[in-house]
Amino acid sequence: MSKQELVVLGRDADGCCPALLTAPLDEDQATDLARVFKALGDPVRLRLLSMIASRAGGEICVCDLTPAFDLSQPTISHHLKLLKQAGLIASERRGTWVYYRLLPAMTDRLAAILTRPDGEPLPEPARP
Amino acid sequence: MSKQELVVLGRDADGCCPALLTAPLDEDQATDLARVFKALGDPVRLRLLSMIASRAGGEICVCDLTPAFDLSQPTISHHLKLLKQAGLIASERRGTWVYYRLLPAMTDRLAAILTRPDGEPLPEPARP
DNA sequence: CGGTTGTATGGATATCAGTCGATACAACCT
DNA sequence: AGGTTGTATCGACTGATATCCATACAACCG
Repeated sequence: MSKQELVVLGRDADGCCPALLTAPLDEDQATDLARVFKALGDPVRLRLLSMIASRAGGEICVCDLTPAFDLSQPTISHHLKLLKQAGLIASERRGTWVYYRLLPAMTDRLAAILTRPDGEPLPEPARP
Repeated sequence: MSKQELVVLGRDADGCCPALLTAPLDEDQATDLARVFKALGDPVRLRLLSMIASRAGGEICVCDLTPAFDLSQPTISHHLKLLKQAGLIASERRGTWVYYRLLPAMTDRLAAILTRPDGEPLPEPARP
């Protein structure tokens, strides 16, 4: 184990963000990024994230998440842990309850990574 | 099995795109989206996608991809197939060689899904 | 036509990931 | 303190996934 909880997708040598669509990703960047996308690669976690992010007030109690699924409470807890380890959400205990909230920095980063540079000369499909 | 190759992430009832961050995703949307994110959830596939997308001219020969990894040719072929099934890339055979290119529609869609609506009242992190 | 090279598919295997029940931990409430 | 409720962790099972080798398929070249 011994994973840090929040994978801050490292800025690269030049101090900028990994560039997925414009330059080949190096192995380390790919490994970090894959961890986050993997966390998004499950329908339950996507729905959890969606419920958390769309919640007015910015946070939601686990007690409101768990009954929304046909899954056991430990399973939901496990998925929340993975989202948290991916740096997508954070949690805070208040009394008996635990509240989760979105960490927009990570989704912003992903959105940026998936956005092509404006007016890039991307695929003119080139039918010969 | 019997999956169509290109998962066109369905526009929902109101004719708009799934909204991850602003409204709870329904199960079907979550399943489709998860398929795509899962394809991105592997370092090798991320690097492949990155190499394909960043290639000047918009396409790249498999013969240029395979030697860039310390993996067998069938393994690379397998990963390319998954990216293709996710709707992220397309391929075209020209003579002996097969060329892959990015399908920007899918990455655009993902970027949109991960982008929060402008000026949304999202989490003021609230450090207590 | 047969040989050569590039790419995909099939089968086998080892590892990983999702799920559950049981249980531990945390905070409240008598 | 003891009971109750909410959440997390543990261990086990099972199905999915990454990888390889062997082989099939495709297109070129003699």
